[in-house]
Order: sequence, then C-alpha cells, then structure tokens
Amino acid sequence: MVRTVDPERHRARRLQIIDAGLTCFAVAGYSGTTTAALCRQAGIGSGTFFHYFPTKQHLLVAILELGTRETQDWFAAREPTEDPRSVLDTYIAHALDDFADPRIAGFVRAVGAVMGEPAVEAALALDAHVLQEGLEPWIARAQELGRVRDDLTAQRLTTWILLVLDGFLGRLATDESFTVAAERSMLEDTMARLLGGN
Amino acid sequence: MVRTVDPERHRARRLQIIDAGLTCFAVAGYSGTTTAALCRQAGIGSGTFFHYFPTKQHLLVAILELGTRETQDWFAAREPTEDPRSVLDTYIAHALDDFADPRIAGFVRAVGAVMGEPAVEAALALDAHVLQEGLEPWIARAQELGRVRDDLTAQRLTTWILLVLDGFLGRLATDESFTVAAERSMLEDTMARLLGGN
Amino acid sequence: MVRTVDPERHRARRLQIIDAGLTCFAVAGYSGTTTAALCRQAGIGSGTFFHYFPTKQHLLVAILELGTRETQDWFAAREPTEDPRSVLDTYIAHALDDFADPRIAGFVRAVGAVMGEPAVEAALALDAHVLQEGLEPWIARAQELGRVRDDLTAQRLTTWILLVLDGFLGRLATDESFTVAAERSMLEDTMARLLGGN
Amino acid sequence: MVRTVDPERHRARRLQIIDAGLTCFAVAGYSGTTTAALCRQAGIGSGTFFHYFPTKQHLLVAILELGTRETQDWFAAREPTEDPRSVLDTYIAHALDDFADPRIAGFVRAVGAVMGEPAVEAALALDAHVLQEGLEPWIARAQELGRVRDDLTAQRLTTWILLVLDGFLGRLATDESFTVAAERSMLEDTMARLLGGN
DNA sequence: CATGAATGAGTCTTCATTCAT
DNA sequence: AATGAATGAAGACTCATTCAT
Repeated sequence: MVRTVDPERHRARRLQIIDAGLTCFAVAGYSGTTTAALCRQAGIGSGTFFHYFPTKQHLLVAILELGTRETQDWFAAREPTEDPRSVLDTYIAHALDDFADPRIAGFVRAVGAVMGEPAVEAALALDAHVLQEGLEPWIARAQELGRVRDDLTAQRLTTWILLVLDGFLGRLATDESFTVAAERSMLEDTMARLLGGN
Repeated sequence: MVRTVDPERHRARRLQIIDAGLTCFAVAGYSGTTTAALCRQAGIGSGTFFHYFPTKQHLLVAILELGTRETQDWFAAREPTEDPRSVLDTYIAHALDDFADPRIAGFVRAVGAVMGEPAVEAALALDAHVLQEGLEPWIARAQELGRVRDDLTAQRLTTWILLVLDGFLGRLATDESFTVAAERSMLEDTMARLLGGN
Repeated sequence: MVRTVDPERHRARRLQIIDAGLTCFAVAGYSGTTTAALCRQAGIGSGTFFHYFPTKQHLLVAILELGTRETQDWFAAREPTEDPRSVLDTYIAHALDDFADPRIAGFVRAVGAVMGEPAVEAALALDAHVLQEGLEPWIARAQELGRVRDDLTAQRLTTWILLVLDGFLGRLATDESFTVAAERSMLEDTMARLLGGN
Repeated sequence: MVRTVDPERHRARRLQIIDAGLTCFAVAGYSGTTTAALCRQAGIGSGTFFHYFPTKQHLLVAILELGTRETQDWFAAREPTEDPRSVLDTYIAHALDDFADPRIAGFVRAVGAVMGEPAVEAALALDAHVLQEGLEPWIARAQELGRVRDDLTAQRLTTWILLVLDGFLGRLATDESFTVAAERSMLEDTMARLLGGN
C-alpha cells in the first residue's frame, strides 16, 4: 500500500535540487560545494539528496543535460523556412539572455574544475555536439545563399562563432566592467566581421 | 659567520616546485592536487614544500605571478621604435607559444576553480592589468598611425583582442581537435578582421 | 514527517563523549589527547566526534560548562533558611567529593595548558564567577550573624577560601601521598582558622 | 686547531636560551612553544638550540633544575643561629619576590601540561623535595621552641604552608585583580593563623 | 518517501629533530 | 661552533555517502 511515487512531485523536487545545484556550484565551485550546502539550499535533508542523485557528480551532469536539452529544444523549434542569418542572430540573442543569469559564469568555471571526470567530459562533449549540430546547418545554408563567407567549412566557421561567444562569456565572468548591455552591439559587429566576405 | 643560505639553490628549488605545481594543477585541478602529489612530483619531502610556500594556494598564486612577470618583461623589452602592428603580431605569436605548453589549458581550468579566493582573484586581476597595460599603448599607436580602426577606444579594442585570445585558449583547452598549428592562421585572420577598418 | 532526531539519544551521546574527554584529558593532558584517542575512548567514529563538538577545544569548554552548571544548580538548591556556616561546610564536603574523582586532578592540569585560549579563559572566568557569586552571600550572612570574622569584605574572604581550596586541589594533583581522606579534617581546621575571629 | 669551547661563552649562551625558554613557555605554554619561537627569542639558529639541549623537554627540565638550585642555595645560606620564625617569614618574602616575575605564573601552568613526562616529574619531585627539606627543619625548630603549633608533624605543617603558597600563586596567575602588593599582609595573617597555637 | 546521525578515508598543515656546509 | 634547509611522522578536521528509523 506504499505510494511509491507521484511522478509530478518527483520531477518538481528534482528540479528544485538542480536549481540549488546551479546556485551552489556557481557560488562556490564544484569541490567548494558541500552536499550539506546543497541540501540546505534545496531545503531538504541530507539523505533525500541521495534519493534523487546517487552522487554529487550526478547532479552536475544532470544540470548539464538540462542545458543540453534546452539547446536541443531551441533548435528543434526552428522552422526550415526561417532566414539562416536571422536564426544565427536570434541564437546569439538567446545565448546572451542565458548569459544574463549571473550564475552561468560561475557555473561554467565550476564545471572547468571537474572537466577531467569521464561522465562530465561526456556530458560536455554531448552539449558541444548538440550546439555545433544545431548551428552548423544554418551556417551551411547561409553559405549556400552567399550570405556568409565560404572560404571555410561550415563546421570550422561554427567553431569560431562559438569560440568568440565563449570568449565573450569568459570576459563577462571575469571583468566586472564588461556588461552584456554595453557590449552586445560590439559582439554583433565582431560576428559580422567574422562571417563577412572572404 | 657561516653563510648557509645559497640564494641560487633556493631559487632553483622554488622553481622546481612551481614547475611541479603547474604540472599537477593542470592534470588534476586545484583541489584534485594533493600536497602529497605535489611533493612527489617535485621530489621533495612533505615538509619542504611548506618551507617554500606556506599554503597550497600560495603556490598557485606564485605560478600566476611568474606568468605576470614574464608578460611584464616581454613588454618591457619592446623598443619604442618598433612597428606597433608587428608588436601585436609578435605578441600573439608569443602567446601561442605559451599556449603550446600542453599544461597551460589544464592549468587555466584549475585556476577557474579557485577564482573566488581573494588572493587568487588579486593575482588574476594584476595579470589582466599588466597584459592590458602592456598591449594598449601599441594599439593606441597603431590607431594614431591609421593602421587600426579607431571607432573604438584603444582600451576597448584591446579588451576584445584579449577576449578572442581567451576564447582561443578556452577552445584549445576543451576541444582536442582544435590545435594551435591548424588554427594559427585563422586566428591571425580573425584578428585582422577585428582590427580592420571601421 | 518522520521524527528522526531523538533529543534524548543526542544528549546521552554528548555526555558519553564528555565523559571520554574528561578521562582522556586527565590522563594525557590537552594536546596529549588526540581526537583519535577521544573517539576510541568514547567508542565512536572519528567523524561522529565532530558532529557533537566542532573542535577539540569545544569539548574541553563543554566539560567546564557542565561543571559550572552543576555548581550553579548546587547553590540554587540551597534554602534561604539554611545555616550559613553549615552551607559552607556542606559546600566544602561537596567539593571534596568532586575532588575524589581521580580524573579531576589530571583534568585541572590539562586545563592549565590551554588557559591562554580565549574560549577556555572565558569558561574558567564564568566558572570562577559562579562559584564566587554562589558562596559570597552565605559568607556575608555569616558575617552578619557574627559567626565569621568581619575584618575583611565578604568578597575578599570568599576569594581566600577558594584560594585555599585551589591550593588543596593543586596539591592533590601533584602529590601522590596527599589524599582527600587523610587531609579532610586538616582542611576543615584550616578553614576554621581562616574564618575565625578577627 | 679547532677551538672547541670557551666554557664561559657556553654557559652564557645556555643561560640565554634558558631565559628565552622561561619567557616562551610562560607566554605560550609548553606545546604552544615551538622550537622556532624559542630560537627566535634567544636570537640563535634552529640548529644551535640542539647543540645546547638535545630536546625541547630538556630545556624545560633545565629551567626547573635552575630553580631547584636557587632554592638549595637560598637555604644553604641560612645560618644555624637564625630565628626559625624569621627564616619562614623571610622565605615567604623571597617567594613573593619570585612570584613578582610575571613569567612565573605562566611557566607554572606550562609545566602542568607536561607533568606526566618522567623526566619532568622527576625534576618536579626533586624541586618539591628540596623545598620541603629546606623548610621543614626550621618548622621543626620553631615547634621545639613553642613558637608554632605542634599538633601536626613538621612535615605535614610544611606541606600545608606550601599548599597555601601555591594557592596564592595560582590565584595570582588567574585573577588580574589579585596582586602581591594588596594581598601580602593577608598572606602573612593566614600563615600566622595556620601556624598558630593548636 | 524522508530524514539526519554516523562513518572513516583522506586532506592540509605543523613541528621537533637531523645534517650538510 | 653555528646555521637553517630538509625531513616525515602525526594531528585536527572535512565531507561524500550509508543506513536505521
């Protein structure tokens, strides 16, 4: 007569822990985040945590996977008819919106510290893959339409777009005086230069 | 009046530990590096370590400071008569040489995990400052000579150069298939686009 | 809504550790007592200790506080109608009973070694205060009744009573051949002389 | 052609270290005193220390032995013709003078922490013995002359004199408001009461 | 399902002592 | 004799994880 799970409740609890994890990892780094702090932030007992995630590392991976799924969903929602250049612009705007969450930068740094772990590495590789796979076709389309330079493969150009975006995120994380609002147009200009004629 | 301290020996030992630190931090991250591992790598006893660095964190900071000094020395060695654009190119080549040390990427990630610590933060801020201050005057000179676009302040343009360089380093750290050799020319091209006419 | 904390169990465990602390500190002194030895004596794991006391020093302080509370309770239990001289005698008998615990002497020595620490100093100061405040009113009453000399203030006389008591305890701690049984009557006589007519 | 020792210089150096030891032990306790601190205080190198004392503990013992010798010398200097009661008074005055050295109290506490060590225990036993043996004959003389009560053996009475003196010292060490100047006469009075007629 | 007390392996760091110079 | 760099054993404390309730 044991009521095993109310799946709704379970998912909510899980998201609540994931959110606490994002906050804690961002603030204190991976190993700086104790499971105790995690539970305090999530408002649960220490035992409950391990009902949901067998390991602290599993929580980190779950956070990454959530992000990956969101990226996946975002690209899945694109219509084939959309203008490729505008998809790129929209994606950048979307990414900048994410960057606005003050926890993102800290979380990215936190992940860096555990990048060596196979499970984390795999999750990151998948995330990078999804991103690359999501963006690349649109770049290729744009090249076909002559809207973007074609002296590089679409793959390599995508890599460089993401490279600049990552540099932007890194700067954001490091430099207080560097803000999304102030630098958004410079990012757009730099992207244009990067994509511009060969 | 026995002179027991051999400053030469002391400095050598110190560098030996710093080198071990760079290796260990790069491979295992900051908190993944135990002082025991550090001592093993440096070939010293566990107590000796603390003769040279009062804390594991102090070692990390010392490594950063060494890098900062090298940057400082590099810019101090520039002649006022040098061509500003060529100084920039040379600096990028110099930075790429540093990036070629396979430990750099891992070390950068390791630092990320401890960025919150005041001492580390200060060392990083100083390093960023030295770099910015070293590069900016040459960018300004280049602007005066009309060799570089002048729709941005020299400071902001320098920031963006470093942003791209950091993105490059980050990619290097993350993506196995992304190599200095293969991407050097693309970096030069991107820099040229970034600096190019307004 | 499972009630997992059993406060009774918690208190018992705590007392069990306090008792182990008294034993270990008495035998081996403060710094001679390792937390490992403490846990062994208390029959708990090394981590459990730190569930109850954040620091070895906190355990020491807790022991002192327990003693202070006992003193407090003892004086709180006196009836206002009691004969002041007999209260004094009873207190001395009570103190001698405590001194009979063979661990007390060793513990007192152990405390001496850490007296410099602020937290310990504070606990000792409080203990001394409670003792002085507990005893002094009875001395004052006795003076009023002419049962005790009144050429000193009650406070100063109380101090000297405690001084002799401390000397007695110290001797007990130092001199094997000095026993409570053999010297009890001499203590009573000395106290009588100290309190006797001006 | 090696000049092995200038005995004078050696003794001076030794005393210099002993004095540093007294200071350090008093301030920081035994285990709180590092050999490094000892050497700093004495103004010598860390190696030099171990030229003079094979062990930190040996230094402590040496300090105790120095005190014992002084006591010995003091009693050896008494003339057989002196008035026994006055010898006692003079000794108390002498002891109070020693107590005036602010380091004494701290040092006494420091010794308490290592009392368990055989070598220390032996030195303390010897010190107590010398004191007892020095004082007891004079008490016995005074008893013979009817100047002091004789319902106790001279030995036991001596013990109690020292007990009160130790209590006095302990109070001095603990209670800021308790000073030699203010309490000297009360000590004399208490001693008189202790020694007074049976 | 939820809890938090219990665990113990593992960490950084201290410090008395040795020894080459 | 004097020095101080080097040593490594030992200690206090942390924290992810388990499990009885």
